[in-house]
Amino acid sequence: MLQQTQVKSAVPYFNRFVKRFPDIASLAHASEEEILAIWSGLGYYSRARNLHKAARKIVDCHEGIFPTDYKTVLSLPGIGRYTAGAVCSIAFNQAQPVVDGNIRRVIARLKGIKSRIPEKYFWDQMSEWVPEKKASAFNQAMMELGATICLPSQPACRQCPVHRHCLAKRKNLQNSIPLSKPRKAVRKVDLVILAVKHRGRVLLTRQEDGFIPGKWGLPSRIVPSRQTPGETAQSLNNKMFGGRLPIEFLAILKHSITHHRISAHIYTGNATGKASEILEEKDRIHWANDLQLDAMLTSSLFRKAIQKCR
DNA sequence: CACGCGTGGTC
DNA sequence: TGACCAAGCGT
Repeated sequence: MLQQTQVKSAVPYFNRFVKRFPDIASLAHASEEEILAIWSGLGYYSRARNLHKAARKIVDCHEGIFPTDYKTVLSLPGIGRYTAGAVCSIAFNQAQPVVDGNIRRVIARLKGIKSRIPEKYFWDQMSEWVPEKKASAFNQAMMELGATICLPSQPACRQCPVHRHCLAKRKNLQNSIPLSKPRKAVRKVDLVILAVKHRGRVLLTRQEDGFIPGKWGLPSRIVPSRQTPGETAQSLNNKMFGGRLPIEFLAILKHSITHHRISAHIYTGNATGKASEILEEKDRIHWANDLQLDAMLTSSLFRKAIQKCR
C-alpha cells in the first residue's frame, strides 16, 4: 500500500484491509473482486492484484508462510527491489539496502549532487551505509529523515541530526537540490459519463477498453477532438439506448490520473419505458443498488459521479 | 532507462 | 490553482 502512497493516505485502507484479510490464507482464498472493493479509492490497483497473487504463491509454494530469504521475497509478484529490501530489513533486520523518494533526496543533499545521476549511485551508497546489526532502524530512520525533516521544500535543517555533514546545507543549496525531474506534459481529456437511473438503481457497464480501470463502471466515452461533450453523450445514448433515453447535463467533475487531467461531463437520465431497453449484451450491464455500487465500483471518479446525482 | 499506472497532500 | 510529490512495480 505504501508504494508511491503517503502513509497518511494508506492507514485507513490498511486497517480495513487487515481486518477483512487478517492472514495470508484468507487473502489467498478471497476473490479479486472483494479485494479490489476494499482497495477501491487507493489507486494503483495492480498492487491489489499482485498482493492477491503473492498470497496465493505463498500458500502454493511456501506452505503459507511468508519467506524470509531476500531472493525469494523479491520473486513475489508486486515486490520489487525496494519492497524486498524494506521487508527483509525492517521486518527481519537483514542488512539489505532500500532506496525510496525520501532517501534519494536525503542522499542528494548530503552529497551536494546537482546533476542527474544513475539510480545505481543511491543503491550503492545505501549498501555501503546499512549497518549489519541495525538495518531495520537505519533504513526507517533514513526514510523518516526525508519524510519529516529533509522535506522537498523548506527542509528543517536546524533540526537535522546530520546537517553538519550536509554539502547542500554548507553551500546553501537545500532548495535547489535535488534537481526536479522534467515532467511529462499533462494531457487534458474530456470524458462523458452517463449516470442512468431506474427504480433507485444505477446502470453499470463492463468496458474492456475503459479509460478508467476496474471491471465495472458507469457508461463513459472519451470526447473525440472535433466533437462536443453533448454530441458524444448523444452518440453514447444512440449506441446504448437507440437514442431513446432523455438525458440531461448535470455537472463537470475534475479528476487527475497521473498525466491525464480529466474533465468528466456527467449526464443523467431516467430509463423508463422504451428507454429501459438497452442495446448491450446482458453480461456487460448491471443495474446496481446502493450496496452493489459500493462493492462494484473501483474508480473514485465514478464514485464522485454517483455522489453528484444524489 | 522510459513509460503507464490513481489518488490525495501540500504549498 | 497548478505543479510537485508520495515507503515503486512490471514491462
